[in-house]
Amino acid sequence: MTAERMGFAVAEDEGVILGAKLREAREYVGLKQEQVAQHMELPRTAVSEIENGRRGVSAIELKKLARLYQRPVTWFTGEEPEAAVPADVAFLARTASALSDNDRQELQRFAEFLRSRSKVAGNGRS
Amino acid sequence: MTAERMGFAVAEDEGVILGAKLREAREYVGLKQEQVAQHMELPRTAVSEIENGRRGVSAIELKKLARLYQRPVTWFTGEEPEAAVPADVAFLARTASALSDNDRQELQRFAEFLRSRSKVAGNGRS
DNA sequence: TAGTGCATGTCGGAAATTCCGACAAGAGCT
DNA sequence: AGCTCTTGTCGGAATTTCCGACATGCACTA
Repeated sequence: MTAERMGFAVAEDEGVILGAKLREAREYVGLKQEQVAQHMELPRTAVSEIENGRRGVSAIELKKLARLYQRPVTWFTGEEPEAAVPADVAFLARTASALSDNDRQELQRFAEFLRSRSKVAGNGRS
Repeated sequence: MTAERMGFAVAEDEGVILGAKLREAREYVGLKQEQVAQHMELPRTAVSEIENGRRGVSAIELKKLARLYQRPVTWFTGEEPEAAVPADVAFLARTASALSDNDRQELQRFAEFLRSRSKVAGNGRS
């Protein structure tokens, strides 16, 4: 869960929030960590660590937990209606999806050209 | 991604299916693995491995990818309306969620009572 | 056809995460 | 106090992920 990779804390460790929601949902349906662990075929300590944000949750695990807790997956992820995606990528994505395959390739190349131009020389990883 | 832990193959590696959906969504918006990798702050090879089901996807990563690809998270998870959970757990969960807090506590205690009664002395697990 | 560029797949060892039993803390009950 | 149950935490083994280097495949073009 490195938690160091996210430069300056995305908001508050997302994992902690997710874990808290998972705990809330579990307690609401009145299940014990041990029962959940058994259902998920995980060690109980993993459930504890997940709920405290010390262990990540895979997408598949979340799906399974959502069913067990009888909540839509989005209750845990917080379905964001639209994007707060870095402008360049959002633009490229939206625009590209509306074009033909050829035009998309074209635009794609051009966007890359612009991007490489505006960045410092360096190498990978802007 | 052990894939061995799931005794007899859940249906077909769920990760493969999820990876395929992620690839489809990515290609639809016309992004390259490299761009996704950059946006996600991941090595590009990770994106490749994810789409081929050789690497898992964390819940948080999925949420982020869903935004990037402009799809609801459930498009990838396939929101299942209800569960096929072990009878005892399903019953407890469904029943409990329909009751008031007090009644739920009550039921919980009673369920535990029944369980402890039907178990062999020790403290085992059903 | 050979050659070039680009997107994606794969390998291998280092780094990070997860597993899982053992032990501990805290609450509730007798 | 003592007992039981639930959850938290520690530590080393097992597994997964990272990430560069290299391989493959396709499209284009001379």
